[in-house]
Amino acid sequence: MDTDQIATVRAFNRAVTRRIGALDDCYLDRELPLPAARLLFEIGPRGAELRELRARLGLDSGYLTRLLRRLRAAGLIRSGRAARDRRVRRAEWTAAGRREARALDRASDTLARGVLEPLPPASRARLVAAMAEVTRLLRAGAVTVAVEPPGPEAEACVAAYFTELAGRDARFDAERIRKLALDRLHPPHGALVMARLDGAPVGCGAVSVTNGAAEIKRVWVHPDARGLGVGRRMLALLEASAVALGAGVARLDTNRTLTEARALYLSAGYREVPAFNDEMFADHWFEKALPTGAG
Amino acid sequence: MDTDQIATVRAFNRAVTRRIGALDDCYLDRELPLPAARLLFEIGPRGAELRELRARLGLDSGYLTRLLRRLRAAGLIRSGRAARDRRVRRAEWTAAGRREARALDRASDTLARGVLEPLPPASRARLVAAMAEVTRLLRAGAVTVAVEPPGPEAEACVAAYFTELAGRDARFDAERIRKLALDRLHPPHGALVMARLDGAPVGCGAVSVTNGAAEIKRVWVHPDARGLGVGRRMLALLEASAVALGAGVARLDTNRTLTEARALYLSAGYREVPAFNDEMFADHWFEKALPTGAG
DNA sequence: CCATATCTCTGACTTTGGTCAGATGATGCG
DNA sequence: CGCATCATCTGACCAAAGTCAGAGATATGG
Repeated sequence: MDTDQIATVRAFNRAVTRRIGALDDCYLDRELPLPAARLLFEIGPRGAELRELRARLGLDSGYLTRLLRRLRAAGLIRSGRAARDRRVRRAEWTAAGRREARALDRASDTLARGVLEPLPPASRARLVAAMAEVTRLLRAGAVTVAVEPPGPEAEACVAAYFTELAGRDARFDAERIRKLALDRLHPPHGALVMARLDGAPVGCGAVSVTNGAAEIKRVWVHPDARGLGVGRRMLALLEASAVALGAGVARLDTNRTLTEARALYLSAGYREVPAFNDEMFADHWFEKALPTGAG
Repeated sequence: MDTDQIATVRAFNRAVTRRIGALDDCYLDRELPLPAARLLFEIGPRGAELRELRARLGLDSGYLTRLLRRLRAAGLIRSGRAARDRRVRRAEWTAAGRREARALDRASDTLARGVLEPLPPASRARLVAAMAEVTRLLRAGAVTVAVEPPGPEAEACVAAYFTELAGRDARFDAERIRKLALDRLHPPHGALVMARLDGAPVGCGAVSVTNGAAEIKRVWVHPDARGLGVGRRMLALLEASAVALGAGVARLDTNRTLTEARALYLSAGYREVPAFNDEMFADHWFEKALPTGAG
């Protein structure tokens, strides 16, 4: 990483805080102070539980209570206890709260428009495209990849994977695929890897080791997070986990419609081999020797 | 401007304040509070007058004094009266102040590096390129174009123009070009237009009207601000000024090496005509009928 | 030299944003 | 039931950031 790149990032930071920083200050023009406005926004049209708000915004619990009291006094929200656990409270917009949130939303739109307005249409399109790219790549940098115990979020990822496969390959039927037993996703038999962005899952992958051979399955990346190296990072972690579990070789199969995945496997050092299983919707089989745990 | 574009700008804003906003918070880790750190930075290696600092940072004069007192107490700056006017004070870094500023600088670099670090090199290059584009276009949107009385900054622009011409066309010699008399840049004979970004000049252009014919000259845009429509905006304002001064036709000549300028003139409705003057380094002559002042 | 304007400094004050320790009330486990 | 735990609430407290009115020093025009 050279100093030019660093300088570009810093120039970017300066330019953005100068021109776009005002987008946040728009809240200042209204009667709500900024953290209260952000909170109102975060509550959203469907309401939210306080513990979640606290986590998302990183607020002190006392501070949060105070902010909410203010919003309640202004008639913008009402709060009550959550149905499932009467210790936790939920906050919800009132009609006035909905109006206020919409007004803040419009103010934000106006300021965003002000950024584009002075530019001729061609530059405007270029700016929007560049902003989208920056947004995407900044998010990519914030994706974390880690081994996790299986849970409902992992199941949701796998379900999304199957839905996508069904959309690409008309033969596919999630009911007829070999199930992965839950205990194969825990040590010493295997591991589950999740990719997350700000806590929300954006990818998954599983590895299961049998007699020194690791089988990698269910590797999927959310469409919004593709092309950012998330798949490669998950694959690397799956292989490392396999090594840690004593595997000397990694195998995987894939559907012919998943061309991006095939390219990833090839570039990660896998070579195509004859079918090593009878997975119903597999069209290609790959294998790669893993480094030994000691090396 | 469609809603997709607005949404992209807003998503960008959110992503950036989340990931890059931390760049400013880096000051929080140090012992200096944020405004004091910014102030220290703004004083710069050559020192600065308080009135200028106040204007640049938009600070209350009392507040500024307090911040400076703090910096002085910490041994980071010293201050004295300005030579030219003993009412105004100057602030300057001490050796310790220089060290502190460098440390802040390094902290900023580290955080900028942290933005790029998690990305693979290809994505990193894409991010840097997109950031540069965003920076450039945001700046473009902040460029102002206005008629101004001539001054030293306009002269500096013209000098830069001549330097550039000399670099492109070996024949060129600034000494042998027709001079523009100063009174031709004021009403009722003409006008000077300047383009500025945050107060600093990034372009100039002059128009001088004789017997109902406007001659447009010295149209130049700083290399960093090209391709952003600044030239077009200046040209439009020059034509409007010409109309206001009673011109019915605009004429201009240009050097053959300035191909971008020629494209601009053609797309702005000018057509090439035979030479109407004997300007030594002109190769092309253009003309355009101007709308009447009444219409 | 006077009146007026300009620039800086000072002290009093306010708002904002935030932390912390402990009280209160609901839940779940044995 | 008794107790530990959890989520929230409350009040006390704090620093940072900023505003304001006015005092004091210096310049400038007449």
